[in-house]
Amino acid sequence: MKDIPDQPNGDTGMHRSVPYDGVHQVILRPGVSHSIEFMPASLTPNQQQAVNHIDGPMLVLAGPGSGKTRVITHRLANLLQQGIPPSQILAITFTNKAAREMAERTRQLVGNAPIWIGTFHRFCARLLRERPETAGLQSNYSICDTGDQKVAIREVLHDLGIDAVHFPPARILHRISNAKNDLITAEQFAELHEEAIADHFQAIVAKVYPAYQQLLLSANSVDFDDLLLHVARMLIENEELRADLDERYRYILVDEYQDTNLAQYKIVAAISQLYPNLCASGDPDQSIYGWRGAKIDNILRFEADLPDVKTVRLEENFRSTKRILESADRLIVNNRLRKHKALWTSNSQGDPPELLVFEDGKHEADQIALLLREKYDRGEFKWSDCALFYRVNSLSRELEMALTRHRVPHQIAAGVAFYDRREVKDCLAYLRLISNPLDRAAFLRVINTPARGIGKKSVALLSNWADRIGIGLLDAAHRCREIPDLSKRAVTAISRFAAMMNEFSLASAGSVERLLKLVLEKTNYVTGWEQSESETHQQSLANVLELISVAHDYDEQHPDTRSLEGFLESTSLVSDLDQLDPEAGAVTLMTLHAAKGLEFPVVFVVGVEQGLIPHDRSLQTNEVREIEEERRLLFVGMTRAQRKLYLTRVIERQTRGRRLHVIPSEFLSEVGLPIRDFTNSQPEQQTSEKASRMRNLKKGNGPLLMTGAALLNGTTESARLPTGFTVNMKVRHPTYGLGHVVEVRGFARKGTVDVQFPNQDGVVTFDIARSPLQPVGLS
DNA sequence: CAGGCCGTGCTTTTT
DNA sequence: GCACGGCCTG
Repeated sequence: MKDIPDQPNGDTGMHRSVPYDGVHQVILRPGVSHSIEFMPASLTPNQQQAVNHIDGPMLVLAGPGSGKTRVITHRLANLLQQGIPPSQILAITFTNKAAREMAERTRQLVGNAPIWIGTFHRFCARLLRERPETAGLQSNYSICDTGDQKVAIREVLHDLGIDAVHFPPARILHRISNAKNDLITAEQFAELHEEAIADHFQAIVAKVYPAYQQLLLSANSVDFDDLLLHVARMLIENEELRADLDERYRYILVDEYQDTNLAQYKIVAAISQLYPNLCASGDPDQSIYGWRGAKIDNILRFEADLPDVKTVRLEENFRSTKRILESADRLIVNNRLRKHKALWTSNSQGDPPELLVFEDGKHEADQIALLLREKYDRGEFKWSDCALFYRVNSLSRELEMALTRHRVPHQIAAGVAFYDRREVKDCLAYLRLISNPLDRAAFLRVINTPARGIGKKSVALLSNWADRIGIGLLDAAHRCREIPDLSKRAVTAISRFAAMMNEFSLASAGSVERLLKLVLEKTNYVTGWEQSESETHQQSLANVLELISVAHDYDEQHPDTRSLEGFLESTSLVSDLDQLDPEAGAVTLMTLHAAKGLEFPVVFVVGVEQGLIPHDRSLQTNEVREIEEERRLLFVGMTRAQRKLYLTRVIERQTRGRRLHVIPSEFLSEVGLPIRDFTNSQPEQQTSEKASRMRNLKKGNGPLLMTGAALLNGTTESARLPTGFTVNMKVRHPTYGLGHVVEVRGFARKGTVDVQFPNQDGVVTFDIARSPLQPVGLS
């Protein structure tokens, strides 16, 4: 068992995720436990009941902040202590992050044990590697990302003579995804909807889905949903395999059970028949993935599904103040399709949550940043205590810019993720093609990247020919001399490419890192970037170097079992969330969906407006179920807060270039919060001050040099960087004498410094603006 | 044939 | 306000 070395993160500002292969052997940042300061040392009677339960099905209905993870990990520890072999335990989560946390916290309790803890997708990917032939695959199959999926759909549309403008690939994919999650195969779908007269779009999908599936299969590839679909089908159709796994995993735990879809439900059901020791934990009130096929019914009917279910309710909240919890409860009780839950806490009353109202998105972002800056300068919290949530990613941009202006350190889950970067995808495509020569998407990506004179036309000729003969694209490239109409130049270029690909193999390179370096070298992929002054080239280069280091990490963690497939799997099944570091010393920005499972002392839910929460899309369907999911989403956001909760909305919001008058979210009246108005009701003086502040920003006095204090004062003169003091700087004070700076907080006139004097106990804190402190010596 | 430029169209949430 | 697709040019 090996530990991942603690990686310095973020030096380059690049995103980065450490590959994680789901086995309980990974230790990331030991000692990081999410603030459990409210949590008593011992378990409550209810928690203890859940922990002690061993055999038979159990449902743990866990409200927000009720110590669910703690219960689960203690239970895992208990199972081991009762002598159950770790190999018989299977723990499934939805996110890598949850898996990692569960693994880490279990490890803290019982040390390393080879329990398999991982996501549904990873579990299925692994099973599929073991038994690929049952799904018509080879074990070196590739996992397509959404980009590859769209390319594949486009190709299918082209082949079928369907216009991609009227039938957007994204929408088609969404339908296909829904079908797969409902375990409807391409053949079944075609049969069901071929003649869908009422729904023309559905009829098109009925043509596209089978062709798309055929294309994937011929490329020895799967998409995300296939991982589940293939496994579910093989468990249903192959009794021997089912019985085998049923025998193997006798104690199964599924976290966030309210988010399981039909495929996941069937998978779990299939392997928990002989030994129905299935523990499902979750919270129906936090079911927020209905749009992607999750069936809240799965958890609601759990008790009816299995015999003699023991149900444990965890309703005591250890996370939030009374006022926060009450506000969230006032919201969620409006859901009618719901099991009643009585949330309570013995935490303190706390401050009332507030609704902040701003003029527009720009003011909203600016004021939030300012507010954070002020509170931080007053020492009210650490940056990492604070999180901003929003319904749609597009709201993050304005916030991010404002935070940058006010020098508030922040990290974002989303935006352009590391594995979505073009250069990273290119590199991975080379590795994919090496691993799986049939990989169509990878071939098309790299055949002319970097440019080697193989144009669209040549590629089209090659791909048509390959399809006609029935071979993969790389095979066709090897035999390109046989392709009619292909120009001499193209034949030369393609042959060279094919020959080059032949030279790459993990076996001869020895490690993934060396293989990747070899590819970069032979393809001249980064040539020119090193010398380039251009910012984008430098970024691209940094990303490629980062990927090399990811490969290096993978090699180190898998000295004996390393495989290209393993590496590629670990890179394709990660998400942006995985890169977030709770201890980064930065404000965290993310979507409400991404916020589930986390907690922060200070939370802002931004843009609580009709059309955002609830989102337009659910408003248009006008279905109770949809609106209730939106309500749960806000509920999730609100219940992340420990001490301070702010909801915000604006008067006018700019979307897609259009300024639109905003209607407050219908949920706001349900929550009923005190309002703090940042619009015109402000004193005249402040309004004009605000205007002058904006002018200063516009003058281009280098907003980057503006400090929170400078903005507050409406001046730029104090923007002269932070405080003039730095840590370790030698200083002199008239009374205390010589000392050195231990810490600097805040900026300019708002700043304070802590100074240590040799002849003084502890440190002395000074207001920079007022103290006679003088720097000494060189600086 | 490739690369750059310009115009259009689109934007929920994620493994 | 962005990304992508299509068009035009070198």
